[in-house]
Amino acid sequence: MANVFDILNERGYIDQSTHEEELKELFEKESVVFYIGFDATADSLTLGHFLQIMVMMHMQRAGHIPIALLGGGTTMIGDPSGKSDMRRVLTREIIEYNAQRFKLQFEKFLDFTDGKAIMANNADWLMDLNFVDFMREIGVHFSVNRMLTFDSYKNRLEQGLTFFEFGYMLMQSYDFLYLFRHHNCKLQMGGSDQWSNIIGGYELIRKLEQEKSYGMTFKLLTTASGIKMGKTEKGAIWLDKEKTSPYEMFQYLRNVDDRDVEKFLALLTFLPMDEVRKLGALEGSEINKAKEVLAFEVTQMIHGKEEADKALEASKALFADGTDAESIPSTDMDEEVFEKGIGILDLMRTVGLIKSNGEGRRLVEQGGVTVDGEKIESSDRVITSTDFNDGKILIRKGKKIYHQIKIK
RNA sequence: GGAGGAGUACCCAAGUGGCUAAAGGGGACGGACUGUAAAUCCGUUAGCUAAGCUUUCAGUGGUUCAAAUCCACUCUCCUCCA
Repeated sequence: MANVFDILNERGYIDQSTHEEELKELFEKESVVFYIGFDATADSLTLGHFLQIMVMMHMQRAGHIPIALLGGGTTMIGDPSGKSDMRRVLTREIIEYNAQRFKLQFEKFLDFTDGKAIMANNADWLMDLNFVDFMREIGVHFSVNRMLTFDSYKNRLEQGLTFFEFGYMLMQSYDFLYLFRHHNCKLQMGGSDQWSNIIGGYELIRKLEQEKSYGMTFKLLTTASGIKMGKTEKGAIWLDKEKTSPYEMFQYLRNVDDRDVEKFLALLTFLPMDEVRKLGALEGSEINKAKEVLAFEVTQMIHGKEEADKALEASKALFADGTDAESIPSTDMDEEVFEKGIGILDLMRTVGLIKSNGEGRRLVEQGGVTVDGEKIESSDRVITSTDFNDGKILIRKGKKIYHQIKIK
C-alpha cells in the first residue's frame, strides 16, 4: 500500500511539511496520532473545512488516528493569521453551541469508534489556565523578536496588533503540547496560514519534552480566479443542508472553472488518480462530464446518495429542457394569494429572489426574469392562478437561479 | 498626556459650497456569445406607492437660498513623541 504521505502529495494537498522523509517512515511503522484544529466561529463547517476533513479521512484509512480539535477556547481569542482585522469576539455560549454542531458533522465523515478518532475541545484545558503559571511555563519559551518575523504578525504591525491576538500563537502551541502529552499526538496539520503556529508548537514540544514532533500544512484551496474555494459572494458553502441546500452545493461544484476541475476532483473526492486525470483531461464541452462527476461525488459524500441523485436530476432537468423538478429551492404559498393575483416583483421579493423592487425592475428590464419559460416583459406583470400548471410555477432569475412556487 | 493624519456606497478610491445619488477601478448582477466554463463585448449597481419624491459621504448640532464639501462638539482608527 502506498505511503499516505505520497497519496496526499500526489493529490495535491500538501503545501509544506517538516521532515518529509522521517514523516514517511513514521507513517510506515506506526499508527500516528495527529490533529487539526477548527475554530468554532460559525454553526456549521464549510466546504473549505471539508478539504481538511478529506485529509483526515485519507489518514484514517491509512490507519492513523485523527484528533478533531474544536477551538472552543482559542476561538475566544481570534486567530490573527491572515486576517486584516481582529476577528469578532464571540460569546462562550455561542462557541459551545457551534462546537456541538461541528461535532455532529465530523461524525458523518470519521469513525470515532474504538478510539479510531478522537474529538477534543481545547476549552477543556485552556479555560482554566492560570495566567501566571502559563506565563512561567509556556511564555518564557517564546521570543517576541522571533514571533515578529513571522509573516502573519509582520503584516499586522502596520495595522496594529493587540497582545490579545498575539497570545493566540502561544495557545495553539500549548494545544499541541497538551495533545502530545495526553494523546501522544505527534503531528499537527492545518492550512498553510497555520505554518507559524504549528512551528510554535513543534518548538515548544522540543524544548519542554525533548521530543520530536511534526507539522504539515495544506495548500489553501483557491479557485483559478483567486477566490477561496467554497466561498461565494453570498458567503460560504456550508455542509449543513439547512444553510446550503444540496442543490446549491451541487450547482456550485457543477459550475467550477474548467481549470479547477482536476484539482477539485483530486482534493475533494476519493476517485483514483488515474480517473481524476482522465476526467481532467477532457476537452471542450466534454469537460462538463467531469464537472458533473465532481458535483455528484462531493454532494454524495456530504449529503448522501439520495440527495445527490436528486440534485443531479434537478440540475439535468432544469438545464436540459427547463421543466420543473423536485429538490430545487421552492416555496409553498397560499392559493388565495394567486386568486387575487400578485405582482411579479412582490412575489420575487417574498421568496427572496430579490432584495428590492428596484432590483426586480432592473432584472425585468434587462430580460432576466422568466416564468415557466415565458419572459416577463413588464414589472407590472401580475401572477394569478391561471399561470400555474399542476399547482406550481417556476421562476428563473438570470441564467442559473431557479425558484419554484407551489400552491399549498 | 502632547503633536499630526484619516473616516465617502459591497471593497479600493476621487471629490473640498450649487452642474454630485456622488468620477474612476475592482467586485457583483443582467444581456449577447458559449459548454450551466473561461475570455470578450454591451448594460446595470441607494430606496420608493417610480419620471417625481425620500434617505445617503463616521455621529450630533450649527452656518447658508444651497453642504460630502464651511464651523463646533463627539466617536473610531493610524503615525510620531512622552
